Formats: sequence, C-alpha cells, structure tokens
Amino acid sequence: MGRPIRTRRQATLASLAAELGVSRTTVSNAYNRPDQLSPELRRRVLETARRLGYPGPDPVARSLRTRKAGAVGLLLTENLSYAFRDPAAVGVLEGLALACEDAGVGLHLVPASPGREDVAAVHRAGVDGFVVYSVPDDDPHLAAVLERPVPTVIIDQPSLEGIDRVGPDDAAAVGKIAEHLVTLGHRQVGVICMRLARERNDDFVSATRQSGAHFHVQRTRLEALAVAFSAAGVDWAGVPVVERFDHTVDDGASAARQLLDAYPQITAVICTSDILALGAMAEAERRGLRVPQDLTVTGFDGIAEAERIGLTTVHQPVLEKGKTAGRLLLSSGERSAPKVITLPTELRVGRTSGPPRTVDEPWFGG
Amino acid sequence: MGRPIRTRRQATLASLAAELGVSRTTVSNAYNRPDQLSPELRRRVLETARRLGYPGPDPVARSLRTRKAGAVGLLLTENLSYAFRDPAAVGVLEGLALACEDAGVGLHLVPASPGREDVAAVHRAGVDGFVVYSVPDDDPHLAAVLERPVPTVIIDQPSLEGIDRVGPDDAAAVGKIAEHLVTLGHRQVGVICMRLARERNDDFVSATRQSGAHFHVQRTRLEALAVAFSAAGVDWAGVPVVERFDHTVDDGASAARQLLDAYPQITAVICTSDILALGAMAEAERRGLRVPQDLTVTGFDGIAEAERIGLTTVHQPVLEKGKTAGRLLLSSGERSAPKVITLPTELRVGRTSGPPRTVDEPWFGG
DNA sequence: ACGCTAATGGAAACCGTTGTCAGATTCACC
DNA sequence: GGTGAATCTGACAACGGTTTCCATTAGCGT
Repeated sequence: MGRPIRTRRQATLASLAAELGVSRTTVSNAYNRPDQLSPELRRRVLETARRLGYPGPDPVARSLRTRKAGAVGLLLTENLSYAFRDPAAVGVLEGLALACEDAGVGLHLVPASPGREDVAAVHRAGVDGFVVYSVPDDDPHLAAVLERPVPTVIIDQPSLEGIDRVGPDDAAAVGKIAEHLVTLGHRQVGVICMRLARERNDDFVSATRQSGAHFHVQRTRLEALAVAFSAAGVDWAGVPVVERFDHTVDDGASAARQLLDAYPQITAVICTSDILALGAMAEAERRGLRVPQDLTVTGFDGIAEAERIGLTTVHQPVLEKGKTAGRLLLSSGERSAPKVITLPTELRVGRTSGPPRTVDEPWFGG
Repeated sequence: MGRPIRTRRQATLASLAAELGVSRTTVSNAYNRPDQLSPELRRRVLETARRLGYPGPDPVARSLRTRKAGAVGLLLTENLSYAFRDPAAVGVLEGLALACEDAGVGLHLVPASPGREDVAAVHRAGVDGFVVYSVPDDDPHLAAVLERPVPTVIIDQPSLEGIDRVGPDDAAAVGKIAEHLVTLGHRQVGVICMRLARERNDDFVSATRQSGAHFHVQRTRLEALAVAFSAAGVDWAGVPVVERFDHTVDDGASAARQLLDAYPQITAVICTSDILALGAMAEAERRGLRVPQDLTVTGFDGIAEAERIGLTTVHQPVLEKGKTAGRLLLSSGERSAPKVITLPTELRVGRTSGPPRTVDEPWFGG
C-alpha cells in the first residue's frame, strides 16, 4: 500500500467533482453532510477521492468560508525557556491544552520572543481567539492581539479594562504570606522578585521602578507586601527588593546572594515564585545558613518540587487557571459584560519558615 | 485610548479600498510591499485602516492565497498529561517551539486524545507540515497526517519507510545500560516499561506482546535488552517485564511492587524511562531496600531530576531532538531522499547502580 | 516637442471551499 | 397517469485576500 503518490497538482474538490461528473456541492456534502446524499453516491465519492489522493477539503479554504479557524492562539512573550521550565507555567499550558482538547480545537503557540518586535506573527495566526499569558502591559504583541477582531482572555497579567481575565487574587495571596511572617515575628525582611519591566535590571529595585512595574502581578505582589509590612510597623522604604530578569533557580540563588551580602541582618527572604525560592534555598545552604533556624524562605505558586522539599508558599491552582481561561475563551458567545475570574489560593506552611533568629543568637559562624 | 469599537461588520481590504477610492491591490501592497507604492499613499492607507478599525489582511484568506499557513502541527496522541508532566517530553516540546520561533512560524497542537478516534482535527489543522511525536504505528491520527499533502517529521516513533525521522539510537543506548549491568554482575533482572500498545495492560508482558508492540521505541529497547542479556548467558524468556499504560511516578512504583512481589530474587530493575525509575526508587525505599546495595535501579532519558538524585540512566538530548525535528521540517524544501537523524546518547552512571547483593548476603531484614 | 524609462496604481484571475435556493428526479399512492 | 412529498443535485455567490500582468503617468535627456 504505502502512502499515495503526491501528484504534481493536488486534487481539489472541484477536480474530484469533475472526475465524478457531479457538482462540487455533492462532493462537499459527501464530507460534511452525509445525510444529504445517497450512501451509494457517497461511497463512490469517497472511493474516487482515495483513488485520486484527494486528502479531503482543504482546511484553510474551509476556514475562510466558515469563518472558523478551529484553533486558539496562545501569546506568551516570555522567553520560551521560561514557559517550559517553570512547572507553574507548564501547568497553565497543560490546563489550556486540556480545555482545547475538550473542545476539539487546536492550540496555536504564537512565536513571539521578548526581543523581537516583529508583531507579524500575531497577525498571521489563523485563530478564533487568543489567550494571553503573563505579558507586560506595554507589550507590542499584546497590542496587536487586541487589534484582532477575536475574543481574548488574559491569564494573570496585565489586567485590562474590558478584557476577560483569570488569575489568583495576588494581593490576598501575598497578604497571607506577609501575615504569616509578621506573626512569626519577622521585621527585617528582603524580597526577591521576577522581572518588573521589559528592560533588564538584575539589581536592587528603586521605589519608582516598583510602582511603575509593567508586570501587573509583580507590582501587585510588591504593593501587597508593602501594605502588610507597613501595617506591622515596618518601613517599606527600608525593605530591599532584588529583581531578576531571568527566571531560573540559579537566578534565585544569585539574587539571594546579592540580597544577603548587602543586608546580612535579614531574617526572612520572600520570593515571588517557587523557582526563585529554590534558588534562595540553595544559596542559604551554600552559606551554611540553616533554614528555618537562621533564615526563613518563602515562595509562591505551589509547584510539586516545592511541596516535596516542604517550602512555605502560597499554592495557586495553575492547571485550573489554564483550563478556566480556555473554557472562558471557547464559551465566549455574545457575552455582555467582560468576566474576571479569581481563583482561590492557599497558604501552605512548610518547613522553611520559622521565627526569626534572636539578636544575641550568633548568626553566622559566631 | 481603549480598543477600537468592533463594528457590526468587519472592515475588509475591499471596503477599505472603496473608502479610499483605490484598488484592493494598492491596499494589499501597503501592507505587504511598501516599496510598491508612494510613502504618502501608504500613510493614508494605514491611517484610514486605523480609523476604520481594519486589523490588517485576514490571516486565513492570506493563507489560502499564498498556500502558506505559517504554522506546523504537532501530533502527539498521548494523553496530554503525559506530554506535559514528563520533563523529557516537555524538553522535546520546548526544542520544537524554539525551532518554530526561530523560523517565525506558529506551533499548532492538534487535539487528539488517545481515546478519541475522531480524526477530523487533523484534517482541520491549517499547517504547513506535521511533527509526530511518539505515537503507536497503528494510530489513526498518524494515518490521517500521512494523507495530508504536507511534509512530516516523526520524533522517536514510529519508524516509517520514506518519512523523515529523528531520534536516539535506542538499541545502542539500551545496550550501554545492559552492558553496564552485566559487567556489574547482574543476572537476575526485571524490566519496567511504558505502554506497548493502545490497549491497556498494567501487568506482566508476554513474549508475543513484546515482539508485537506497536510502540517502536519500547519494542526496540526490549529487543536490545534481550540481545544483550542473552549474550551474557541470561535466558530472556525468564526475565519478567512489567508494563504500565500510564506514565507517572506512581505507576513506576506500582510496577516495581508487582515486579518485586513476584520475583524477589531480582537484583536490578531496568526502567525504560526516568519517570518510571523514580517510582521504582520510591517503592524500594518503601520496602526498606537500600539502593544500590540491595537493589540496582536504572532509568532512561536523563531528565534533570534524575541527575539531581544521581540516577543511573542514559541521557538523550531531548531539547535537541525537538529542535532538530523542527528544523528538519521547516527546511524540507525539495529534498530528495528522506532523512533519518540519529542523536547521540550517553550512559550516566549515578549512585543507583552497583554490584548485585551476594546470595548469602541477607536481602530483606535478615 | 519627442521618445524612453521608471514609478505607480489598477483589472482580473485565482486560492479551495461552503451554503442557499431553486430545480430536477424519484417514488408511493390514489 | 397525475399528484404531492421526499430526496438529490447544481448554479452561483460569497469568503478575503495576493499576484501577474498592464496601463498610465511622470521624469528626463536631447
């Protein structure tokens, strides 16, 4: 048998109809509405199609005519290695893919690296809608997506007027962490966060950069921390925040190093993601700091590995996040008001948080 | 500013041309060939487009005319949770996505769960080519892909006459593991493998099922083990092989339990993936077996977590695998002969393999 | 003023379908 | 044989673009 020879010129619905001596409609019906023609004729059509190597109606032409692409686009301007190496992001991807699979539509990953300003890929994507995941509010790709006349759902960030969105209540979630630490007695804390804007800054963060961050989620989390710690009598202006552009365990470690080198009096390192927290843990170990006796470390996301090592973190349902976004997009008939879905989060106290070391307790090698 | 109002009827290139009093050609040129019209006119076109809320040429119509979809399809009939939860699979995905990004084309995940026999999604996917990753040779989706008149590249399996393929040399790779174990002195071994066919069988595997496996990779690995151990004087027919349909750590554990319950004399458990090996390790711990003193465990793939815990395994370059497949597909101009690319593998001896416990050495609690 | 070339914009064919609607055919039944 | 219903079929108009010629105009040297 083998696969059919690829003829010089592909057979089309029209040529097939001609060969059979029937109209194009009939051939089309043979594929799309079997009840509209006699079984016998249908059999003949399909058989001739096989003989001619006709692969069935062209999907693109069909899409054009039916105005349905049968796919949803996914825009994530992050570096791809981020999307695939952070279990939290992979979870979102999985959830989204599951929702698409349920609906029988494809998931189209739009090529858009952070560097490339080339927005053409967004315009070229034949999709019925977009899911936008965690991009800065000033991203040109995002703007291009919003220009397209298709429904859009944003996951996490940015938060845009009039656009459907799904994400956790970041402020509340971070509040739980802050409250936990405050209750434990921590007053000297440091923060490690992910990138705040499209320009790289692997360094401490100024107050203006904090409040002007283009990544809504990171900004919200920092603000929530500021509120909580201020309420506990801590001067937020004095709390060091270190930013990392890339999102890897190693970057978390280097950030922790920078933070602890400059502020050795810190008793707790708050990280805005588990990946960064894993890095902070590694750095603590390197320094001979016991966790949590000498240093408390907290994360955010609740990835599997965090759970395995007992990291204190806030868990958010990443798979649900992706699934919900997908369903929301796929169900967006003529909905009137834009929807914002907030997912629940849960503080998971692990083995990496405890009361701060006391002042007279020797901190580092005596 | 806000996003433009969505008019009742979308503006088209034609309506824009009418509004401007120019031909469609000119509008098209304004977008696609700026050098073909005066800058002044182009400015006017673009400006009017903005005013009318015209989002630029429709991607689907463009695809139809240019016969380029600007996307490659990815078919993996596995359960999606498999694809996203096995780091090895995620690595392949990442590599493929990177290759697509480099070429500026989208990556279209085709919805195709193992259960659903609905092949329509394959027909409906507007793509310029397909990458097929690890599907059984008798999968209907695969057949549908091969009917489509676009280039196809297969990763890992199946191995099909006339179709490009990229994958490791599984036989050689497994041979390294086998040789390692034989050299250490193991003669009583057991195997845990992934699914061998589309029908579930969470049990021991018969000889016929082994040789008739529809997953080429698993079959090859088993055959290579058979050859190597037979050469070392081991009767392969007496070597128990346990199969698991799902590919999770828990399944690896349950398989190990089943294996060790029935064959307590086994000194080494060979797993055809790291994920399964991690499960076997967990089961060993549960039984109080020390690894490698009481039991040797080996994996396959070389995922990060395996490296962290020092699992003896064969590393294959998963990211490269995906990237290579993508590049191969995208470069497939009028290539004459089908290409088969074999990727290098490397035995990584870790802390989970050692010489077998001696007979008189107490094995379990004395 | 003339002819030549280059720049610019337009006409029309084409990409491969689907869907509507009216007309044709068949068939049972009186 | 006539009639109405049921079943098929085919013509035609979209769907929204791109691209290959052509025609027109403008620029310019002589």
